[in-house]
Amino acid sequence: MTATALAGDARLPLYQRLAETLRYDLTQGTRRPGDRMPSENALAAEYGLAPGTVRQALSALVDDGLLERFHGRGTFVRRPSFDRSLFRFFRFRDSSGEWRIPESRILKRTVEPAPSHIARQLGIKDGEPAITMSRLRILSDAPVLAEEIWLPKARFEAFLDLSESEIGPLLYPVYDSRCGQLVARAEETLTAEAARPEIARLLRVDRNAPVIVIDRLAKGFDDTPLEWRRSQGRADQFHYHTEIR
Amino acid sequence: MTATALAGDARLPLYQRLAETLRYDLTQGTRRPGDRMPSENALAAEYGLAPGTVRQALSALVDDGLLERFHGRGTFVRRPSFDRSLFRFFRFRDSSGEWRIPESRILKRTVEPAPSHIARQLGIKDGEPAITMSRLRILSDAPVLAEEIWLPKARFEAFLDLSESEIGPLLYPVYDSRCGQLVARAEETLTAEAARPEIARLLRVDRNAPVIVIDRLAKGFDDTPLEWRRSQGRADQFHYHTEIR
DNA sequence: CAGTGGTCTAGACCACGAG
DNA sequence: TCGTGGTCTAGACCACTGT
Repeated sequence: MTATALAGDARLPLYQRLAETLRYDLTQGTRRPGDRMPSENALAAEYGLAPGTVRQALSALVDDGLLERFHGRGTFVRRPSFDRSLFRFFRFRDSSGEWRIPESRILKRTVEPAPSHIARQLGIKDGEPAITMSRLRILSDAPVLAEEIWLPKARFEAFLDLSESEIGPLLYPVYDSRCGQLVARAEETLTAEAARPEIARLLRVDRNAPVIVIDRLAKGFDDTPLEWRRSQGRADQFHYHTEIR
Repeated sequence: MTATALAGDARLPLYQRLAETLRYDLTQGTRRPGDRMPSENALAAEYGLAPGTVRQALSALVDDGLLERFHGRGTFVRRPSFDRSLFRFFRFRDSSGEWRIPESRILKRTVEPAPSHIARQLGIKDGEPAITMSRLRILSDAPVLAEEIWLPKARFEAFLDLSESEIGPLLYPVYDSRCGQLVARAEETLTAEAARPEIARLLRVDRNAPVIVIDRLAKGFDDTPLEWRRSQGRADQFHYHTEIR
């Protein structure tokens, strides 16, 4: 109907161009997690497209995990949740069998020049100051994970002012509320190795016992690397399951 | 237009009922991998539906991995491929860096009563006869995987008659051509443990070195369990990578 | 070229959620 | 009851593939 003010290559399908336009709003802060999107009809009118075309664009973003649809309520910007993290394959339950978030004991929190392999991951210069932290995650008095965490100091200055009691077991809400850094997604890498002496002591396993090592790089909506962490847990507590075809 | 002869609950959407009808054809042998499906228009005419509705049904099956669409050519029954297997995260390349299928050396091939944990997986009775096989997978003279395989004897009688030279590194084509058993999908479970003495010897690693253990249960189109296997490889060769949000 | 799937339209009607 | 997304129709036209 009206002239469509859609970004992107005019040779691409309209639904793709609309999807890209909306995706841009999501990766910039224009629309935030939890926001409701305009209705399909409203978007159709705004961009001069048929409702079906708008629907196709929204479906693409839903498939991509950026939006969430609720029949009768609307379409919403999805809050990232890390339900798909590899950690869900650790058999870390309560003694009663319930899933619980392990408590956290901070063993160390300092500022250090970033070693080169960390700096590369965080997209900062070799040796630039970084906040590093060691934590032990504990469930029913049993140590379950040993974590080493690195943050670029420039973005997380405020994190240093927090007292330990202000830092709960979940860090991402703290990054958001205290440092204005919102984690949108992450990449995880899994391997296994023989427990080094310090890790063995922390996890209370034999030296050289097999441990699962999960490295995670967390990123913001604009793809900026925000946090790198390495977590290690007992291999005998870990069973990853998947279906293939 | 015409009376639709669609299976399923009449309260469900038409596209779902069509999808279920077609899925049934696929899980039974009516349509086999590689077959071309009737065109969208042909299906629409056959079932008295609008083309868009048929398209929606096919899309569901494509998303499900049962069909494959090719623009201008048609829609085809997908051949299962195990590209998504966890084994792709082993750094098993040739010395030149190319991906190659490891050779296979069969160490043992016998018939034994199925131990209960295997029988449970294969859906046969505890102690029922099963074919079991040990293989060592080798790449450029280096052992990379140790495998233990179990098959229900009733379905795989013909497998016993084969000479070792007739069994290549890839078993599933042999199961199909020689035993009429077509693998459609599989479930894999991954964990890590310390190498037991025999595995350490086969893989030429230290005793108690960490090894990745992948258990796979392969199933037919009708969901019958066909093969159980446990594969073990060096943990230092394994790096699983995934993205989450 | 004919036949396939891919995009897009402009509606209708239904099912669900919230006020 | 109203507004939302979900299903469905009956086309038109485009883009790709094979002959």
